[in-house]
Amino acid sequence: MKKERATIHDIAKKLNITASTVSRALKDHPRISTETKKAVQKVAQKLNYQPNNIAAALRNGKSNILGIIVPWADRSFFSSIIRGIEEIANDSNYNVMICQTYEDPKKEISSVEALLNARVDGVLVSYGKNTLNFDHFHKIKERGIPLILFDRSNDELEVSHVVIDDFLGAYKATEHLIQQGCKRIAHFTNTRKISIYKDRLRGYREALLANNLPYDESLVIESDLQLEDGRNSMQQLLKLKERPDAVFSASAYGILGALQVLKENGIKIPEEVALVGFANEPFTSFTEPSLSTVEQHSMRIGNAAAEIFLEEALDTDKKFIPQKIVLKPELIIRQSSLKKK
Amino acid sequence: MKKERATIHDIAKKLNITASTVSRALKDHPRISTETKKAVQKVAQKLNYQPNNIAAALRNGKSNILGIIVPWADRSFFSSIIRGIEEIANDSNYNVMICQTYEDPKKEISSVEALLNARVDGVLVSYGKNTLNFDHFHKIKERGIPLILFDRSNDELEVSHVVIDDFLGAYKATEHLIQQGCKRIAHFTNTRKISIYKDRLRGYREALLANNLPYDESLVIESDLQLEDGRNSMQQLLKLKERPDAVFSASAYGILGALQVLKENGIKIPEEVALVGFANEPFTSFTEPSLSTVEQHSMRIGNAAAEIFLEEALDTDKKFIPQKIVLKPELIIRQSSLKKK
DNA sequence: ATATATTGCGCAAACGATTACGCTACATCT
DNA sequence: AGATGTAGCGTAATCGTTTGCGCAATATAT
Repeated sequence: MKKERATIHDIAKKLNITASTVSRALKDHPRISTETKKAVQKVAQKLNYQPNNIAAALRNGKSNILGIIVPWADRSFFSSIIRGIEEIANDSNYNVMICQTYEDPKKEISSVEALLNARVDGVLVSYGKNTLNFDHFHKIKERGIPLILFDRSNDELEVSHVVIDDFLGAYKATEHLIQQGCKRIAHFTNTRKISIYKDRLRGYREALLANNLPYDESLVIESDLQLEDGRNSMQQLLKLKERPDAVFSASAYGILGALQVLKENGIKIPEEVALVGFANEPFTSFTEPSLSTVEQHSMRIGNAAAEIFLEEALDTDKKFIPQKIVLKPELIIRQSSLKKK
Repeated sequence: MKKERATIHDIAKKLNITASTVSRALKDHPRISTETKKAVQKVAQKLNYQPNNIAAALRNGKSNILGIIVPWADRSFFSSIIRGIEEIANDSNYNVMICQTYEDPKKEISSVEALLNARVDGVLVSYGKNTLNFDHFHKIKERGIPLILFDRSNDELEVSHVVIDDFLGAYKATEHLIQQGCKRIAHFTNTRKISIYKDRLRGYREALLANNLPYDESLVIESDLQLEDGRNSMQQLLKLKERPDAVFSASAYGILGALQVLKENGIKIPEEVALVGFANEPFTSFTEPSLSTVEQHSMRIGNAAAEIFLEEALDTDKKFIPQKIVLKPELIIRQSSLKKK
């Protein structure tokens, strides 16, 4: 149990040189002789030297830690993004610190606080549905710390972001349903009008209009898009005089609720009602029938966000112009929307 | 864009006192007068003072960061544990740093390295299935940093751990199947003989013997317990002359694979083959029929692990005796194992 | 009134790594 | 030979907080 960890001073003492030389030797400074470097490395090895990043962080003013804030880490969508961020960040010697907000604005504020306290070098955020006030994010910007949004974004904050083309995803999904012969396509959207849901609604609507189908407001159901909401929305739809023959949900759990209710009522999927969801959560392929969905390529979102961060971090003179990256989603067609001809 | 963040020296200057007084005032030191404290807080507020945790960490030798290493953060089991840890840790002013290993020993080693570099004050780990060498964990202990294992554990490392009673969970599950009238109960276990799977196998076996049922090795299938493995194992079972009438899988994905194969073959669940899995992943309740499963109360595991950490962290003189906490699992009975009488 | 406590704060040295600046010794150039 | 260059390393300040020690001034005890 050696409690004393070796420092560069310990190494220096052994070699009768100073700590500054050791520091330079370890960083492969050109003005240090090869012999000294080798000697230093040897002693460092022997003493089991582990650089104290905290000391370096204090001196350098950077911690080499990247903060990530997501509503949930257990949604495959977000955990893939995190993985995508880590892939890139680790290569550049950054570690990540993940905060979950559980869609709670208070937790989001305290997460920002925590990351700021930890002196992270950048913050990558997908903010919660219930976040209406952005002061805490402005705080990050004021501190001069790169802030990058992904998935959830808005224009008030003038920062870089990475989103997918929600409009296109929704358009493709709706178009697909139309091609399958559906005429009355319902849509589950979120009550909170954050851009991703607005865009999906737009995509849905445009696809209808482009195919000469009416946009019927009674078929557009607003909710929080969780499982229970999906169930309620579907039940509401079943009460209509004219039932829909398809549902396109802006979330994965919403469409799952619809699926459950339809099955409970003995309604055939996709023959009577076809279903398409958004976000390729693992369970969507396990259901019976499996659910068609809009795949968002979340890993790539993470990659892109991390890359933007690295660029902004290098750009010391803050001439950085916010980048808006839009990735293309992909429609995965499974049983819930594929009618045999 | 104020780039200069205020320090305690800035506050001190404004008030014509010294930084040490400011430091003490902010920490509510008893030897500082109430007026001074108020004045300090007022100025701190005005200057938007944010303590530099890194400097404090350097001085104190502790970072107030807790490291967590899990194979996956997107398994509901692990993300709940993380949430449980956060609950407790945040209250004591700790932040968490999460590393995912994806069951890759190399990634596990580098994660330990990363956390050690970040000078975390403790490490809570569920190590990977493929981890055979524990040198990296010994390194943590050598550094005098509290190390606590959860879920996956072993006895070589003499550290505290929090596990569930896998034996009991398996015993209950098997007993339940027997009560449903099943006579030939198969079991999916992991190739790697880490303790959780060994204990589940033991629980399965003991339950059989206690009920005068034979332990038949041909019904025990080893695999990696992923979805594909579950499918293969089930197919293998279907080829037997005498088919099993139930499957108890040591994993959630394994039983899902079994379910898929059974349905593809038109075999009725639970009438012809009843199913019970382990780990209450969300999807288990969405399948058709819904899957009975052993709930592990993962949030509590996280709570317990964090609490142990806090105790160990307080115990400066290292007299700490490793705690072994064993939580009781709960059997959730759903459609896949409930035969109507 | 003298002795002892207590209150309120300052001084200065840490924590460990980094880096601008400077100094020596030797090499190279003219 | 003198001037200039450069390789190789040391000095000391710095990042912002914390804290043991100490010193006055006031309060309390004898």
